[in-house]
Amino acid sequence: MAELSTRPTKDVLTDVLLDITAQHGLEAVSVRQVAAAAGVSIGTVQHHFPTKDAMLGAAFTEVVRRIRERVANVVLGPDVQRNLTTVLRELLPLDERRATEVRIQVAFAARAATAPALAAVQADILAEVTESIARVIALAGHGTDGPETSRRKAHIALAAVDGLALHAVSSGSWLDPATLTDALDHLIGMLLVP
Amino acid sequence: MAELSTRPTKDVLTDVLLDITAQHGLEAVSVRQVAAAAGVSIGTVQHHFPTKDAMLGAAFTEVVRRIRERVANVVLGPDVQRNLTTVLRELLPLDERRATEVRIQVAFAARAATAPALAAVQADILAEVTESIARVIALAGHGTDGPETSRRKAHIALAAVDGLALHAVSSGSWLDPATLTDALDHLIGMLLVP
DNA sequence: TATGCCCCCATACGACTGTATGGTTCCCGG
DNA sequence: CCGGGAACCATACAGTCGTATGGGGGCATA
Repeated sequence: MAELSTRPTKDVLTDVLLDITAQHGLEAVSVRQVAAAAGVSIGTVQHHFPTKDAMLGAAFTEVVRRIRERVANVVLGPDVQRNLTTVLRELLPLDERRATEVRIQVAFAARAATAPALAAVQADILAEVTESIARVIALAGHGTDGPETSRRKAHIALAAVDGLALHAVSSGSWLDPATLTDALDHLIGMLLVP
Repeated sequence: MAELSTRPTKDVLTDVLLDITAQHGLEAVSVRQVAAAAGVSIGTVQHHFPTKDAMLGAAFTEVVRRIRERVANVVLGPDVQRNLTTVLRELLPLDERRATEVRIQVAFAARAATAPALAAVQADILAEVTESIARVIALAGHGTDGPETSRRKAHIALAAVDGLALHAVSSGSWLDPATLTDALDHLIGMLLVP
């Protein structure tokens, strides 16, 4: 008989936590809310995560995993310039799926500003993504950029994309997808001149 | 006798609220905390702000006022390119004072992502600051940019600066002031071609 | 069959939350 | 002089918070 594969409760819990975060913010996350939304008891949540901070830490780790996955899963084609567009577009809230991810990232980034434990994780993922983008830029540029120039450009590129994403989700729909892609195109144009 | 000019309690309360936000995040703000830090009773806070949401709204208005003031107070000199640097440097966490402001802004921006009332205010201030930067860019550019090009560049510039600021405060001290100013210099260099 | 671990549940405790209520003091216009 | 509002305080209420405690099935291994 076809086995109905039930996902591990622990994974369900972090998914539910991230859902609540995307919809109502990290301040709306409580043990009871997570338990209720996951359809389990409070005790079950406590069994998998001994404390709330541990639960948030695990959720942030999952967020980092998703970012890593999204950046890594971009298939690099022969058109090196288009690769840069593809990678950076993945980080913008161009549809509801990506908007949800951005809302989650923003929530954790804001909390990291006053929570050293989360800040360390944030620093790691930022460094890693910056390095990935730097590699794409090094290929997309005409090979004239040194590695330090590529990294500088990657810093700017990631900051600009994250800034656009932050502006978009924090201002309602002031920045529509069309404006975002337009801005991204011009950003890339600026990045690819030596 | 020299009058010890006591500031209005209402202003003290929003200042205290912003202090708490900068140090421990918006999630640490409670009516009791604000009252205690301001040295007044709970009832006094309620007298000036009938509800907590009203208090947060007033605080966000004060944040917006500060941003507006900081951008407007930049003295524009004859060196048009340097003006752009001056304005954008004011938005980066280059010292503790500006880092505090950035932490506050980030906290409210994140909350605005799931609070429509705050999102509207955020959209307003973003539009206004973008317009200000666009004017500076229009002057700093060699006059060859049309107004729509200036606004596009302003979008990118503000996003990049806010993104850098977000990365800096959310990752501990991964981005030091030297790296930030270096990135800003190169960003401006990129902005001022064509 | 018995032991022990894993997963899940129900409940309780103390602390903290936002808000409501009523009182006191002070000053200012009638 | 006196009514009234503004500013401030103390306390209380109902609800939610995170966490601790103890128990109950299921399943593998001894």
